Amino acid sequence: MAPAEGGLQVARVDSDGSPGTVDWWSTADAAERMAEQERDRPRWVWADTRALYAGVLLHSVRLERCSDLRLSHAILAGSTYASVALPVEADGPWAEGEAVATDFEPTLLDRASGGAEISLEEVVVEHRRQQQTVHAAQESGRLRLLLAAESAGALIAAEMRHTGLPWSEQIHDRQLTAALGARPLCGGRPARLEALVAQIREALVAPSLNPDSQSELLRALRSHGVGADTTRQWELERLDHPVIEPLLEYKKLARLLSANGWVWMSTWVRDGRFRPDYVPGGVVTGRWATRGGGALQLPRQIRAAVTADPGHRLVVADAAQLEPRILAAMARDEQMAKASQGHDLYQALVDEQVVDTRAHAKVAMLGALYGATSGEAGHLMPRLVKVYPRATGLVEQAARCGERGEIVTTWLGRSSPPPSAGWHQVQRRASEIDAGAGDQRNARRQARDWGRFTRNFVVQGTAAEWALCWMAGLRRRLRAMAGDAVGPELVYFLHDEVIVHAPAALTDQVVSAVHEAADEAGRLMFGAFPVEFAITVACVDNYAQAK
DNA sequence: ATCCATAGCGCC
DNA sequence: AGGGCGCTATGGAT
Repeated sequence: MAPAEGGLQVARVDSDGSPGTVDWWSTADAAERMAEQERDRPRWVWADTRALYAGVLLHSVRLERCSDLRLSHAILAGSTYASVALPVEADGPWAEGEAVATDFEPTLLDRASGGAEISLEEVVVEHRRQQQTVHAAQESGRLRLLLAAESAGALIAAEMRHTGLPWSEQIHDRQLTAALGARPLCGGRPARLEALVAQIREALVAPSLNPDSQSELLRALRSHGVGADTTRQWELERLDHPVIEPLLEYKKLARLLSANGWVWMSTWVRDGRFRPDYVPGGVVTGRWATRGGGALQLPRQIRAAVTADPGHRLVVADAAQLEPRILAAMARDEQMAKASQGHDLYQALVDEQVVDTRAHAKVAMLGALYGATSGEAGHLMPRLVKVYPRATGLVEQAARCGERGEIVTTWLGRSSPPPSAGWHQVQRRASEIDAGAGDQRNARRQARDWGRFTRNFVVQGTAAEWALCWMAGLRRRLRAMAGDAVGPELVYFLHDEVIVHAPAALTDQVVSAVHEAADEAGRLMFGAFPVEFAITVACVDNYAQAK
């Protein structure tokens, strides 16, 4: 049956696994039917949660579970766990970056194109194909968990956008005014910025200098003998000249104005809610991205604007030192797992006399995860290797794989992209008989760069999987808490941190749920291995009060 | 007018 | 000479 204009193509799989198919002719109709059928706890199967769920949410219908075929396809097409891989498609409905047609008005920023119409038949066929791929895969249990978590994440992303992050325009405006001066009426710079520009121009004797232009600024700095090679903050900080102080202040404030000033506020905040466009799986490692609004880069400066509604609190929870804990679990490193059995893994390294200070512990651990070879981190590495051979061995091995151009895979089965054709070409060139020293240097550098990427990929990617499991478990608990009333709601997610907006009376329950969900995520992914995932929780009225 | 690369800085 | 991003402004190219 051909899809009608605007039809919502969605299949239904019942909890006993038996497939049923349905066909509805409008989102309004579909939302109503789906709401009725939720009591059977089906898993809804559709092409693209991002494109389709928003329309359902507009009818105040929330769904418990789904299978997002686009996100699942992307994982399965790349996964080394799937021995019979799905084809990687350059175009067609399941290709990377393809948008699915929506039948509702996007609230902000229009989609560039209408996107592809996908028929119900295509949805059913693709779902069956994915099921078979998972069934035939090694580690099918892990893959199944990953696809479920990824799809739950897609539901959460759409729900968070629908709900929005509580945002006080008044507080935001007050902060901007305090930092920058009053909002200028028709563009132009606020008073405080204008004053700084005057100071900078005077100090450099450049009456018409525009400090927003790097090249202009650099020329002025040079011709005035300030001795700067770049206009980077950390370079300027080292110089001694009267212009430095106002210049650094200007750059800081100009950044605030352009990235999160009044224009940003009027673009992204409506009716006291900030609604960013989350993109689950938007990063190669599986982390989320955002499109517009910069929701994952909310500067600390303005976090006070995130405020709970009257009678509500924000439960801000973050996973403490998530990546080292993930590494310990992946590597089955008993010794490092021991360090995880407390709230502060870095301090545990000091207590175990692995390193002498907490700062060193942090530098060393991040160095291991990112592949530092020199400086303080490089210096501390032998210590870490000696005490934690399994954990450090795992990231080393991932790095070596990358250097050889091989693919690495996260714990649950998301695989790294292969290096580009250009990368391979550079490596081939270096092994040719007439290769010069430059060719070899270049090849080694690129190999090491890719090794650092794959080294970090396995840990960052697995941490992203843990975070999805954590959120999915938290979401389930929050739904149970709500009953029929408006309950606590997930309103923000940032890699290893969530914010729940909760009625004040329920905050204790939410805090418990956050901890329970973290334990559950650890068990789901790593079974009984004794690694702990410590959570830091703050119940606050505004985001700035946390941490 | 529109696209693209780069610098710079925000977050984890 | 540490991984992953998004966003803005700039400036050159088309």
